[in-house]
Amino acid sequence: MASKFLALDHTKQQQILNAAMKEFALKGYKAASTNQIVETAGISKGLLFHYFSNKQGLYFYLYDYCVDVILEDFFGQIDFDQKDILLRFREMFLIKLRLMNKYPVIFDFLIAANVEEATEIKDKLNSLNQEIIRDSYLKMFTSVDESLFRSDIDPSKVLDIIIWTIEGISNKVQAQENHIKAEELRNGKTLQELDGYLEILRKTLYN
Amino acid sequence: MASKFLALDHTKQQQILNAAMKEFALKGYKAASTNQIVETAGISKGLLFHYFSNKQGLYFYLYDYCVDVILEDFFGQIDFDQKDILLRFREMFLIKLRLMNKYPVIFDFLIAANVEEATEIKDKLNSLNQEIIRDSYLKMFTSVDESLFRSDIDPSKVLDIIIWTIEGISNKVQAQENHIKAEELRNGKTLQELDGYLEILRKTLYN
DNA sequence: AATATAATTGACCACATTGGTCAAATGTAA
DNA sequence: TTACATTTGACCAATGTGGTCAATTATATT
Repeated sequence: MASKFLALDHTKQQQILNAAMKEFALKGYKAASTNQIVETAGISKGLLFHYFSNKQGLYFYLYDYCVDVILEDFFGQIDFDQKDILLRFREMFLIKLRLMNKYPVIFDFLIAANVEEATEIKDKLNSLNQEIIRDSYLKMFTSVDESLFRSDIDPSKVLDIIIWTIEGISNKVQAQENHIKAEELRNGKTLQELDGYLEILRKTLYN
Repeated sequence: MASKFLALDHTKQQQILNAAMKEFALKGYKAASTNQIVETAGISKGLLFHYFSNKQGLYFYLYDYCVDVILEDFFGQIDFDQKDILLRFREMFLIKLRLMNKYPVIFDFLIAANVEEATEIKDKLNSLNQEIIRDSYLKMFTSVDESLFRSDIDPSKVLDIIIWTIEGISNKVQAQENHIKAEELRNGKTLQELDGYLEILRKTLYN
């Protein structure tokens, strides 16, 4: 379907993908305008529909593309030999921040896709999404050493509390500054803050 | 501005408000159709614009209305003499579930408003929202007894972890079942699950 | 009953925008 | 010169928009 598109040279592909991602992220599926996309991308209307069958085809192509890029980069960096989930999470937290820096547009698009309401695509999108979430969570938790946890509490609940705390920190950090610069991250407050919480979790939930 | 509207009898007011809330929640501000609203509400187009200056006026009237209803009901039920934040949170969690049951449409509308992207209203909406969030959080935490916490960890971080865990439980519960029936709540698994997590938090974060 | 006032209607408008098409122009390679 | 692929953008029918306003209906006042 998009074989013609793949034959295009890389930068032009990126122009088109970026323009489309931005537009969809900004306005949502329904209100996103293909006219605006071609204008931003610097191509003609006809060309867009030469590459993609229609608006929906374009959207799902984008979705697959974004998921692929992010997941591959993300899981490619994770060290699954790290059995201590707090340390692994620390790593994943940093990787995520770096990825948000590397692919801001993709993240904007995926976030918007997650709250997409357009009837024409909602169902397909949701089922795709649930599958991805489920698979990803499973991957992230493979071979975690639960024997490190306190023995007097339910390990699955411990995991949940850790997850939610990390998510909370993520949101807090994102709210503070829209896009953390790579440098700030390297030697920054963010890391100290994260470690403050992790220390508490370790002190209270580990044995 | 909406003084004429307030003179209307209560049920008709509710018809209109409900119709509008549903439409905005479903389609977002931009794509929401005033035609659809009047049709659902069972009134004529002219009448809607007799009561509200324009689409935007209607939207912000709705927003204020929803916030008022929820916050008043919510904070009206909270016992601020309860200084133990875990117990107070337990109470608030249950109140929230009950409110979601009582005002499903309002919740849908407010959730949608929270991710609203329409350029015409986004800024005003965000600033309104931030203010409300800030004030509400402040209220929820008034006169909490932090001396109950373990003395070897930062109390503000303890609070954060508790908040995020409760939020996590909320989301988990909502994902499980779209709308928990009041009965299920009264004697249900939900409560047991909540208490399971609270017990852990108490065991690990309190002294 | 007659009048005045308020509530309510819905046909109508100008307009913006949409996703998608297609004949033609342009570029490329043999 | 031919053949093929890439790219254009004017064009379209369709849909739907927020909002208006003269007219109708209901209600209250005299």
